[in-house]
Amino acid sequence: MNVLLIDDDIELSELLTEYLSSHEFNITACHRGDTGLEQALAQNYDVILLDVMLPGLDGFEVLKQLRQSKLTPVIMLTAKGEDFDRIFGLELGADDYLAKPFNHRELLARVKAITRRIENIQQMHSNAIIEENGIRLTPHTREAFAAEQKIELTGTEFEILFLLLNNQGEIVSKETISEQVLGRKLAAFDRSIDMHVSNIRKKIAEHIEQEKIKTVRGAGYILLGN
Amino acid sequence: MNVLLIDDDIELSELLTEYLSSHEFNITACHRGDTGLEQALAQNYDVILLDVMLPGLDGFEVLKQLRQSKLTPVIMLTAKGEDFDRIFGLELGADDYLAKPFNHRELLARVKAITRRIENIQQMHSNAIIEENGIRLTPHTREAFAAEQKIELTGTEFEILFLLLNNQGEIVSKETISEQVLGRKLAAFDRSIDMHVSNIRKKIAEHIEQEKIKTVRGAGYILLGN
DNA sequence: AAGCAATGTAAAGGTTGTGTAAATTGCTTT
DNA sequence: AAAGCAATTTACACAACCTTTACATTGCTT
Repeated sequence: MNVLLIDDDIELSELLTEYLSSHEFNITACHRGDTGLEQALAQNYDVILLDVMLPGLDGFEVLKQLRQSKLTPVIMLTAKGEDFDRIFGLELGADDYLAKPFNHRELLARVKAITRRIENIQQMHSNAIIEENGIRLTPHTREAFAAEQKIELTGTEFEILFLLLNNQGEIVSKETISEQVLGRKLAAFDRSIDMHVSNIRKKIAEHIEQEKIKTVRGAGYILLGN
Repeated sequence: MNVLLIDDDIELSELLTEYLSSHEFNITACHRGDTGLEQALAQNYDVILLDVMLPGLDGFEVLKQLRQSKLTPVIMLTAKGEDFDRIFGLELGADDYLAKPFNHRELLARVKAITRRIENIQQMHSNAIIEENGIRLTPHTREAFAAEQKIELTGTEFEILFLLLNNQGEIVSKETISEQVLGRKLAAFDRSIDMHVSNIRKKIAEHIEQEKIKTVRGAGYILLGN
């Protein structure tokens, strides 16, 4: 996975490069906004880490110009949790933000969340057929079958079932589902995942008696094997 | 396990360093609030021991700033058990506090409690299978088996049994269970652990004749081997 | 043997998480 | 603009769970 880091703090850049490199990421570092943008446009990076305060071009400007031609995921590194920065960045199309000073592990977690999402999406566009105990999904045509009977799922429903199927026999937390499928953090009192699961269950139940998606209270959902 | 000690009393620091070092901890000592905070941010410590009265930055300020980016567990060392200090520190996100002058062993116990908690959480998220004499637990699916028969445990019951299993053959006190599983100190007349154990026993007994969890009066519970 | 503290456990109480119908929002299509 | 559909929020019921209460029992001490 290739990561582009655009930050004028050279010391921090070195630390991050070392840290992320030791976790199977390839890092390229730029220390100016203008050269960073150039680099971002020239290569296809998997994730871009973008500081807000930058010489040359500021981070928001870099993001704006980048978004005119590329959808590369961007994590904004904002100085001192100013909410204004956060909102502004997200509206411009940032995928996540992180307030300085931040925890290295926290950054790694965010980067991983995004790369996992990318892998998921890539798999969605492959033409593999995923099948487990009566449920079959064909990602490239977005068709779903329960016990050989076709069921009509909406996009989100399909992706959630896909995620559960890919982690069959493992508990998948609502936090994970929200981040991977809906692309946002799970907020308190957000019930939309519950609704989607409820709807998926209803559709599966039309053809299969036995409950396939089990809820693990306080932990998440799990697609049962067998 | 790496411990950062921030305390301006140099003599005390030396004593503690020596004492904790002899118990498999790596100690780094700082004698000022500002340098301590720097150190805390630069490295990932497992536990931080933080005095309140400090030159440079006071302990509360250090904690506050640390919490903006890191969740490293902190034990506050307050001079003269002032209750105000205690509450204030805990609200800022301290994990525990200890009033000076304190007993070395008491400190060691607190530090160990916290490091054990960290290890426990890490293990809970691994997909190791824990098995001892007829009891099997798989943390990632949260499934429990007694004599190959599945038993349905609630989240708390699972965690308690997990803790006992990980300390098989050793007495685990109710204080420990309360702190590790329920995340709070055991209060007087709190019977909820007794209830949980009672319920676990009932569920195990459905499949295994012999009693697995023995109570050691006045000391705690112990999971019997063989 | 009496007395006391610790423990076992059924039942009640209170809290939190989940299921789901229905209303609302937001977006796309016509 | 209207219609249509998916996603989300709202609202309420319900279930699961944790804790407390109350009383019974056990085991230790005197």
